[in-house]
Amino acid sequence: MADRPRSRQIVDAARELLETEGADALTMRRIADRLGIRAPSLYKHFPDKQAVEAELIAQGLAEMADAQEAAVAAEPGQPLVALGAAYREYALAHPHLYRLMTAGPLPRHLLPDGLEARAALPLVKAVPDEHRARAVWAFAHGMVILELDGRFPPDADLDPAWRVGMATFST
Amino acid sequence: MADRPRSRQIVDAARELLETEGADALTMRRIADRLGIRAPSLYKHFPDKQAVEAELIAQGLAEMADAQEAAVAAEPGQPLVALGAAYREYALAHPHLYRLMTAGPLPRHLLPDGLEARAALPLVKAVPDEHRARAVWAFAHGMVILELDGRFPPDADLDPAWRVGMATFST
DNA sequence: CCTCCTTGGCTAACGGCGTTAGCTAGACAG
DNA sequence: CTGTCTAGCTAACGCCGTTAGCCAAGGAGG
Repeated sequence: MADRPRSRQIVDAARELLETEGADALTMRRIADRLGIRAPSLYKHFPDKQAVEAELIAQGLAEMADAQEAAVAAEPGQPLVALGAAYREYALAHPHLYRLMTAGPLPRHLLPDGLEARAALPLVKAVPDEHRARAVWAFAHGMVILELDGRFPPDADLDPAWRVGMATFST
Repeated sequence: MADRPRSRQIVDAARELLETEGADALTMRRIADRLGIRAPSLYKHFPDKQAVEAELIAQGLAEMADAQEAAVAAEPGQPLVALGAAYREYALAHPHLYRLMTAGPLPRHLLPDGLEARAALPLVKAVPDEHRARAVWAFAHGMVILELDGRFPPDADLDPAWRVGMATFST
């Protein structure tokens, strides 16, 4: 079901809407509009909206995994710093998708097997201790989501905060 | 408007709904039901739903500030550890309110002046360097929100991750 | 005492949401 | 030619936040 051509078009339309107009625009009716059809017709291809969102989340996780793998490959000396920079860069480039990927519980049963693990792998390899790896992940996610949500003071320069955090965890 | 008795009842009903049934239950109609009135009547007391939510956010921030201040007062030797524990404890005790407080942009224009600063003050005092303070905040928020959203493996013991993170930032 | 205005309810309704039921035109297989 | 499946459609349901407009009760001023 998920890789039939029409289904791909639906996911593409959904992604375009999400990335350009944000989560509020990600509506079954708006998706259908983009394809010149009516909202109920979407249910011939996906059981519900959550299934469409799950495809977007899967795309995001895969792209995030790619970015992380590329980052460690490019800078093997400082894997943590490279990972952090790549993580932040992807999130800022796709803020709405990043929020969709990370806000609320993951619909794990709708995601390809092993995808979540693949996205986590670069960090797990760079930080073998699992507790430390979780701490680093929490730091990176916290930095990104607070930045995306405008929680830091508007004039705050976040580069030093990233540097301090990454340096702290690197020792 | 915000401290008239009827307005207080509305906010109390909203909080009860949010804490016991989650964000989906926080509905103008459900709030009104609790008070035995109809939803449109709520608009005689608040201009819109966001204003009610802002009151809840203000409550949460104030309570969080109280908890943090009490934590450093009780354990002045290890302020960071005390702050982290109090932060996590409050978030886990009020998961839906914590999400409301921290998800998406803050409606700053609807919050009492200085409240946001007061909530941040204990951490700022414990960690004088602003960049480091932001990094610690990001870590704590990341840990909490990932835990609330079930993003860590279900059997993960998060105490060690907190310890590692807090110890790392304490040095 | 009567009148007027404010307060805080009400019903009806609008446009949006996700979703379901039920219909149908067309393609394609036997 | 007939039957079946695909993928569209309209109509509708029950939610949502919100607005318009009406009205009863009560207090203030003459």
